[in-house]
Amino acid sequence: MLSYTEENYLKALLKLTMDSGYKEAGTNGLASLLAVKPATVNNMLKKLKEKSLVDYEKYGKIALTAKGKKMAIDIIRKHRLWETFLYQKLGFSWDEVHEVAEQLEHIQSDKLVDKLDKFLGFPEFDPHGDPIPNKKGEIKVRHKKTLMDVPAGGSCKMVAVKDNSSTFLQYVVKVGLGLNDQIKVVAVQPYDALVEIEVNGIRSSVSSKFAENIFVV
Amino acid sequence: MLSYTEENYLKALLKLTMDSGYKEAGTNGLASLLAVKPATVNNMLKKLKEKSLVDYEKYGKIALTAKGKKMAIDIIRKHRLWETFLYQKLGFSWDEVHEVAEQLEHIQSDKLVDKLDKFLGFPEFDPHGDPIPNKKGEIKVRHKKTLMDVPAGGSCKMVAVKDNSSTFLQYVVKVGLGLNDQIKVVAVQPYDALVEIEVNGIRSSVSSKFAENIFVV
DNA sequence: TAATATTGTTAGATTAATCTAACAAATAAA
DNA sequence: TTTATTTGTTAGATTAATCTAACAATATTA
Repeated sequence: MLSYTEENYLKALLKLTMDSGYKEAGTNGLASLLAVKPATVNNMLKKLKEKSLVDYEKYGKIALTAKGKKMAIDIIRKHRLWETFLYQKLGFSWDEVHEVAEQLEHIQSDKLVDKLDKFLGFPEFDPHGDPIPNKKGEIKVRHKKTLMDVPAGGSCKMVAVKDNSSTFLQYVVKVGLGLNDQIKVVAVQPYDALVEIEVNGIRSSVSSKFAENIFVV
Repeated sequence: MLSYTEENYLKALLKLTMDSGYKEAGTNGLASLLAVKPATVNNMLKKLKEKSLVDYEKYGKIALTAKGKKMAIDIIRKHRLWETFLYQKLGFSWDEVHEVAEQLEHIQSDKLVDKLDKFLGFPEFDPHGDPIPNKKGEIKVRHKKTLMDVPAGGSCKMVAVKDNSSTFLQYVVKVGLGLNDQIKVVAVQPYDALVEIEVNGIRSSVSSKFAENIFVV
């Protein structure tokens, strides 16, 4: 059985390799993501290698093994199921679920995960629009396109967010945006890449940094 | 914020002082309850004393401070709410809930506890018949009487169990007993204290050890 | 390519929670 | 009241996860 800490390393590694636009996982990137020092990561990597959860040679690339990846996906699955539970059943808000799910994802009980999944009606996406891996570890890959990729005059639908921090999510709400909202891109300023959008008849301007964190179709 | 381990010490201390028939908490008793060595307990006790969670002098009695007790009760509250959730909402069986709740009780989020409480309809008792402390830490004290205290010919209702181990609970189910069942005490063997009971028309004999772990009114 | 900057690694220290082994105090038994 | 037993304590070691500081390898840039 893995420790809470080991699980977090696997999850971070998955995030860095699979997920977002990050190219490759390095000790530094991993360290900053986990808020520890590179030396600590190095140390842990050796342990995870011992357990055949990561492939890794000195000064080489770091990657999850099949076994490590399956375990990481399992944690993501739990995280997203719990987020869905908190949001749908307990009435937590969008920006509050992540933090609590960070704790709940480490609860060890296969039966619990299965029963929770069933209780929630086998949801496919979490409250942030991210896909929930199924029991076998299969993930529906989606949304590669962000609001940044929509040309002026274009229209799109928001399906997920990239950044799950409560700071960002609260900002999203403030702008009047929510999951599955229709967005019209009115204009894009060539000078500073400010994106002018219209949602539910309301216009606002958002930065390119903001636009990059909104997934659309 | 307390560590997972520290929380378990507080909980064990509460169990030993309040709960069951144990007289007083000692390093040995605490050690066997927590499955660690007395030396370890001693060590931890010093730390908890530093944090003003326990009162304790060398070779003297060990007791929770008001602060420590409040925290321990809070953990019990979470434990029993989660047990209720697992049983009522997810369909876990009687004997499965304890183990998972042991993990869930350590999740830190006041909001979560409140919302869970509300979601469950502010339950007063958990699936084993134990009272769920309210937010202020107040506990409905009940059931001091066990099946052992009912004289031959008498009748009673089972309201809780003392032993929460799955071994015992599975045995209870096998005997045909459940919470709120009416029990008739047919006879008590003077020789070996075997108790002959009748539940829902079915007769069985149980040991005094068994009978002592069934709370009745 | 040589100099500089970035990234990764090692060695050694620290803290929390645990252990074993030796010892001390309190309690029970003879 | 001695002796024996149980219970509690201390000292020193161990393991996991972390740190800092020094160093080594790789990558960037001039």
